[in-house]
Amino acid sequence: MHEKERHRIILSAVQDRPVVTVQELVALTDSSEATIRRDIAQLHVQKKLRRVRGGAESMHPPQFVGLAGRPFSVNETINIAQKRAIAQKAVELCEDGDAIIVNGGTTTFQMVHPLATKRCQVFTNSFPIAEHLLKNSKNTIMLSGGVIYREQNIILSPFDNDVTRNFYAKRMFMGAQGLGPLGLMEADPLLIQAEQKLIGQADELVVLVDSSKFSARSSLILCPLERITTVITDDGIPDSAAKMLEQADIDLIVAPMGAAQSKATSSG
Amino acid sequence: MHEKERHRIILSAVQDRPVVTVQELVALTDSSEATIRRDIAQLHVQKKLRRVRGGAESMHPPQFVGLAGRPFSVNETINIAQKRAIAQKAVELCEDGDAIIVNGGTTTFQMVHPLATKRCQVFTNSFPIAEHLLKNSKNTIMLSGGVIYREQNIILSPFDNDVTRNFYAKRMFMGAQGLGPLGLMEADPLLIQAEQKLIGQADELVVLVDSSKFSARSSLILCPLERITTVITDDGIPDSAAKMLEQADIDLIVAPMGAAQSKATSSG
DNA sequence: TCAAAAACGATCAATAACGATCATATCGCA
DNA sequence: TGCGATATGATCGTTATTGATCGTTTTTGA
Repeated sequence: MHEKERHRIILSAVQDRPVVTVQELVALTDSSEATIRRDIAQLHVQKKLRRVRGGAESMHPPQFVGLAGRPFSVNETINIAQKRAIAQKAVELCEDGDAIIVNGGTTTFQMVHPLATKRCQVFTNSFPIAEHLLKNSKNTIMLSGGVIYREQNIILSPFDNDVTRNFYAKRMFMGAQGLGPLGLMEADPLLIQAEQKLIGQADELVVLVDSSKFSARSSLILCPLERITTVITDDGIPDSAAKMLEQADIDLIVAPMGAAQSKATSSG
Repeated sequence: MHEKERHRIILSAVQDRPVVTVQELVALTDSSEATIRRDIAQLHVQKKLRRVRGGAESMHPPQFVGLAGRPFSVNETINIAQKRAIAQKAVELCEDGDAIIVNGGTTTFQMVHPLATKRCQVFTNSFPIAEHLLKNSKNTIMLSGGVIYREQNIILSPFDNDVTRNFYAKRMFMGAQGLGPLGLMEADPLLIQAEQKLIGQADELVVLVDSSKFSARSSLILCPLERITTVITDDGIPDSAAKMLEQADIDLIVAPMGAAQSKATSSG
C-alpha cells in the first residue's frame, strides 16, 4: 500500500471517529505500527490531525456546544444588536395562538427570547431554536424531520413527503444571505431547497435581514421579491433599498437601534 | 479502552446527570477506579468538569432547566444501574457505520454514553437523545418530524407520510412497559402507534427491559413475541421468563450487575 | 460518639505505547 | 541490470499508562 493511500485512509478514519488507535489503523491498512506512527507524525506536522498517545484524533473535535444559548459559534455574534432588534419586531407580529414557521438562522434564532413569553404553534427546522423554546417557553413546538446538519444546526430532509407538508402557517419568518432587486438570495443549494419547501407552507413571508444584506450578493435566488410580504431590517437601510421594497409593494419595518449603535458589517 | 475514549464517555455521562459516581464510570468504561480517578482529576484541571467526592459533576450544572430539560426527572433515576448495564450491552451490538433506530425512553437514553465513541447513523424520535448525541458524539443524527410532547420528550407525528418511512435500519432498540407471553406491552396508545410505525422500518428488534418488566402487565400489546429478535435484561430475570424467551426463539442477553459479575451470556 | 464502610492517595509491578536504530524491501532512474 | 534513495518492518531499550494493593481519610449509620 502506498503512502498516499494510507494517509487517505487514516484521515478518513480520524474524521469519522473521535479517536483512532494505532492498532485499528494497522488492521485497516495492513501495515506495521512503525509505519502508522510515522504517518501520524507526518500528518501531525501537516496539521491534518492531532497526534495523541495511542493513536490520533481529529483536528476539529466534535463541537462541544455548551448550552442552548450559543448555537452557531461564529455567525451568531456578528451584528448581534441589529439581529436582536429585528427579531424583536418580528415577534411583535405574533399573537398567542398563531401558527408560525421559523426558518433556522442566526437572526431568526434571536426570536427565541421574545417568543419565550408567547404561546404560539411554532414549526421550525432549527434544532437550537426548538431546543431553546422547548426549555424556556410554553409554545407548542413542531419539528421537521430529517438529518441534523451540524454546521448550520439545521434539519434537512431530502424527501418531499416529510411532515412539513402537513403544517400550514399564517406567517413564515426567515433570514437570508442577501436581498436585491432579483429577490431573496441564499448561498447554499441545499438550504434553497429546504427553504423553498417551507415557503410554500405559509401565507405571508416575513424576511429578517440586517441592513448589510442589501449590499450583499449571492449566487442563488431563493424567491422573487413579489413573494415577500414584509421585510424587517435596521435603520441602516439605504434609501435605494427602501424604494425598491416600496415599489415591490413590500411592507417595511425598521427596527430602531439603541443608543449604542454599531455599523452593520456583512456576516457572510 | 483508551484515554480519549474514556474522557469522552465521562464527559458525556457528566452532562446527562448532575453527578456521576466513580463506580458508574467504572462500569461504563470497564476500567479500574484508579484510572477513573486519574481521568477525573485530569479533566478537573482542564476545567471540563468539577471533581467532587465520589465522582464528578458538570461544570455548568446549577443551571435551571424547565420541566422538559431532563428527560424524565422521575423515571430516569429508578433502576439506573440496571438501565446503564443493559444499554451498554445494547451498544455493544453496534458497529461503526451501522444504521440504527433508537426509540425514546429512559432505558434507551442510557445508550447515549457508550454511543459517544461510536460513529453510527442514528434515527430517533427522542429529542433528548438527539440533543445529547448531537453535542457529545460524531454520530449522524436523524430526527423524526412532528410535535414535541413535553411529558415524554418524544416527537410524534399524526401523519403517516413522515420521514420515518424513508429510513430503514438494521436494528431498532426500544424499551417497554412490560414483556409477557402475549408480547411487548405499552401503556399509551399514542406511543403504540408511533412505535409500531418505527418497528416496521427495522430488520431486527432489540428490546431493552430491566427484569422487573417481566412481571409488569399493561393493557396494550405493541407486538407479539415473534417479532422480537433480542431481549437485553439484567440478571434478575426469572427462570420462567428466560424459558419463555427461549421457546419464542429470542436471543437473550443478560447484562451483568455490579463490578465483578459473570459475563453476559447469550442463548437461543 | 464510635465503628464500619466507602472513598481516597500513594506506591509498585505489569503492560502497552513509544522512539531510535538497523536490516530489508521497493522504487526511480540511468 | 545495477545503483542510490526512500520506504517499510523488526528489534530493543525507554517511557507512559494502567490496575492492584496498601494505609489513610472521610462519610455513614447506629
